[in-house]
Amino acid sequence: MKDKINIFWFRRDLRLEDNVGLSKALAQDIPVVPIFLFDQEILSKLPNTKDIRVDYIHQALQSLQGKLEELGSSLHVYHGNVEEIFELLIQKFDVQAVFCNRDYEPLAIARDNRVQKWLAKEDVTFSAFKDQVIFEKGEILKNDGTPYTVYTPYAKKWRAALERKHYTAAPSTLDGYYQTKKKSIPSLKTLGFEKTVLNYETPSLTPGMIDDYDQHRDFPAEDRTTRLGVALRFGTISVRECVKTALKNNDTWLSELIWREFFMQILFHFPHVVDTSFKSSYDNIRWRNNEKEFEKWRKGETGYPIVDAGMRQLNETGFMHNRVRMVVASFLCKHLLIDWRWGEAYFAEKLLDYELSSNNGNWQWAAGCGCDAAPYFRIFNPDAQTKRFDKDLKYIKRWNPHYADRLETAIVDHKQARERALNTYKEALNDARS
DNA sequence: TTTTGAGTTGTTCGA
DNA sequence: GTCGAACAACTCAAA
Repeated sequence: MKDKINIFWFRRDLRLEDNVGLSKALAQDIPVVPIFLFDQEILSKLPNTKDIRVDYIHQALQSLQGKLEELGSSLHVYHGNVEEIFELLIQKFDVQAVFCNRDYEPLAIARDNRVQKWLAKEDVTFSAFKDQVIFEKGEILKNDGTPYTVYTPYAKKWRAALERKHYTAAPSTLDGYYQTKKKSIPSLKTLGFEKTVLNYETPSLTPGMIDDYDQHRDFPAEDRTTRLGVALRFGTISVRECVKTALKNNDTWLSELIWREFFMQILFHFPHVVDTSFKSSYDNIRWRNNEKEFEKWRKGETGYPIVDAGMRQLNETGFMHNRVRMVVASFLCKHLLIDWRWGEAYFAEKLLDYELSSNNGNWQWAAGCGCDAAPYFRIFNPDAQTKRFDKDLKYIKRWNPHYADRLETAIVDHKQARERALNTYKEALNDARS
């Protein structure tokens, strides 16, 4: 006789507290088996066997496992093909329903549609809930019912909607879990990966952390951005908790959380942005795409100290300060005239906090081809940015101590590169018009 | 339908 | 050193 159970499928919501889908599952009268699946289809696409994100997830799962063990339950972690794993679960248990939280990326939507259909054949219901955002796809729309493509009016509507909405954290229930002894989690090695430099501490909101966010966030040496991107990416923190704190303590940080949802809904409504410009006229830009220069950019050998420091921080740690991300992105697209997709792909490979919607939206912003993007003539001057935001060269010296040796061999001259970018963009837009 | 105002993060130039 | 305008024109959102 198989045990009658419901499944909660963890994906990018790796926490027991304030988790909408999980709390819905636990509110049923059927014991909940929490699962996590390492989808081989996704893992096999990762370029390196040392991957900080896989390591992060792996460590977050161990933390979850500890908490579930205290509740007399266990996380069930599987590795392989998604449908085959569900088949296995159905053989083992009398599965009634699968609960999870909605994911809005194109590939995740396709996967969930596939799984839902497959489960339906087995008479298993599939219920997905809104958890990772305050407002999703169709909730913030223009008065004519179409999606926003400009941030400011979107943010205005978002804020107005928040005032009307009385939301609370999802209840954290301690019982309702399927009782069993602890199951083991496949090792990184089994998954085909190696341990990385990542030292897992789940980033959290600490008292006072965002009080002066707007005063400090632009100075990379201070390192006073929240670094919560990774926690929001994998759901080790709840966005509702973040918004609550932002409302109370810092409006600028709230607007950053709104940017996150803005780009998520852009990706949902305009999935073509994944590989083409939001504004199609910018697809006419004749990128130079010089491989050697791209390599120098990646390695942090452009001769522009702030750019090189940023790339070195990224390469060594999987993180780059936000202000510097803008500088290196502008430099790649405008100074080197290298396709923004190349830069986007490199960030996607390296960033621990990589989020498709934000990465894509912000790269298109830097290249000038995105929705509500920087005008193309806005070309960051790396030296001016240094004077404004790293006056004492503290950040530069931290990540690029030998910067002075390379000043003579800068990859391009700023003034010339600026002129070249202006002309190239102008041509592309003229071509688009005629 | 038409009109109006506005649009993340900047830089350069000349007064 | 400081300040405002130019950079370019277009599209979006809302009245």
